[in-house]
This record gives sequence, structure tokens and C-alpha cells, in this order.
Amino acid sequence: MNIENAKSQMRKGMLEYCVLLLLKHRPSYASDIIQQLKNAELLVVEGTLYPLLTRLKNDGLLQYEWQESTQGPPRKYYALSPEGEKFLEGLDTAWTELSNTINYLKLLKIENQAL
Amino acid sequence: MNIENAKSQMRKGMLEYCVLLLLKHRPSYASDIIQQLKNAELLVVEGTLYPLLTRLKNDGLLQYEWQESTQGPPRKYYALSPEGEKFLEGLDTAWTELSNTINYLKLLKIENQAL
DNA sequence: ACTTAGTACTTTGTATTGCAAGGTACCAAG
DNA sequence: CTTGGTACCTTGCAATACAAAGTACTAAGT
Repeated sequence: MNIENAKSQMRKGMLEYCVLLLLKHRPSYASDIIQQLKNAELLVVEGTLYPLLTRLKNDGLLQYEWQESTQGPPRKYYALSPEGEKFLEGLDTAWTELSNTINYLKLLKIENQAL
Repeated sequence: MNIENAKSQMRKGMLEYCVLLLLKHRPSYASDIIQQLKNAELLVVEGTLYPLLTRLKNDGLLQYEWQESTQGPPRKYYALSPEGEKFLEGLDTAWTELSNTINYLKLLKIENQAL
């Protein structure tokens, strides 16, 4: 068990949320999403993202349309569907709750250190 | 895909961190940990926690000792090992980074809504 | 002594999913 | 027509959360 593995585990559940947040910001295609997440210091690779996008689309949370590119093959631009927007609101709540929980547990830890 | 499943996914990577935070606060046995996590509104079941504790112990992050109970069978009290303490510091950093990333992405979303 | 209830620890099987690696396809430039 | 760049997709593996079932110890009631 190394810290990298642990960080990877932490990313796991958040990826879906992060991708939806990005797509709420603006519709993007897969390679672009990877680049944006890298800018936010969240490493994701193709083999992770493509199945995720497909899953979200199959669940009706995303929709996409092909767009020509001036440079290279056409791109699949993903955007949130109305259901996706609702779902994202649910995730916002879940994130807030989880965040509060962790901060509460961190307070316990600090309290212990003070003893 | 429902919101419960998504929340479960979010919990996934955080569980390990939460358990270590709790044990930093005070050594506990499994059923007690489950109860404490429930109090913090983080649902975990036995089938999840026991393998996790065993894994953390095998990785040298936890140690345990048996203690008699006045009521029922003896209990396995887990506590952080020195390596566990170091590891927890690493997770603290990872949590802070991830938290910052999500908040950054949330800001993007809000900016978009303002347009 | 035997049974029952309560508490605690453990294991097994399944489904999900992140990821590495490899593959396919389109386009433009030489 | 080959090469390089970009983009999308699939396959196989490993990690792990969870449900469900099992084992074991203690105490109380009969």
C-alpha cells in the first residue's frame, strides 16, 4: 500500500463528479476533458474516461454531438442533459455532506493531538 | 445509476481515510468504528470494514490487541502504528489537494451559471 | 447442562470500475 | 502512399465495496 494508490482510491468516487462539473462549465470532448483535469491536477487516462462517458451517456445524464475539427478527426462533444443537471445537484449535496463528515473527523483528530 | 450509488462511490476512496482519522482519535474495535461512522452519517457495513482493517494491518499501518469485554466476546482494538501515522499525514495532504480541486471545479460551474 | 439472545469477528461470491495496453479511424503534410 | 498527429474505443486485470452466510464467545433463563 503506497500513498499513490490511496490517492487513486480517493479520486475514484470523485471522478464522475468532476467530469460532470467540467461539462456543466462547458461542453467538451474526451481529450479536452483529460487536459482540463490535468490542469486541475487530477490525472485521468483514456481507459478511465471513455468508459465513464459512455456509462453516463447510457444513464441519460449526458448527450453528445459530433463536431468537425479543423485539425484531425471529428470530436464527440459531451454536454449535460436535463437529467444530468439534476443529478449534478444531487452530487453537490453528497459532496458537501462528505466534506463536512471528513472535516468533523479531522477535528476529532486535532482534539486528540491537543491532549 | 441512482444518487445512492454515486454517494457510495464517493465514500469508497474516503473510507480508508475516515477509518484512520477515527483511530487516530482513539483506538477502537470494528463494531465501535461502524457505530462512530454511522454517527458521522457515513454508512459502512461489516463486510466492508473487516477486510479493510485486515488490509491496513497487513500493510503495517494498524496494530491491534485483544481486550476482554464485560459483555460478550473479546474485542480487537485497532490503533495506528507509527507508519500509520505517517500514512495518515500523506492522506491529509491528498484530501486537501482533492478538496481544492473540487472547489476549483465548482467555481467554474458557478461562473458558467452567471453567464 | 442446554438453549437462546446478544455481541463480535470472519469469509465467500458478486458487481463495479480505474487503469494499462493495444487497436481503429480520420486527416494533413511530405 | 507513408508518416505523424489527433481522437475514439475495447480488452483484460486488479482492487474493493457490499450482501449474505458462517463461526465463536458470553451471559441469562429454564
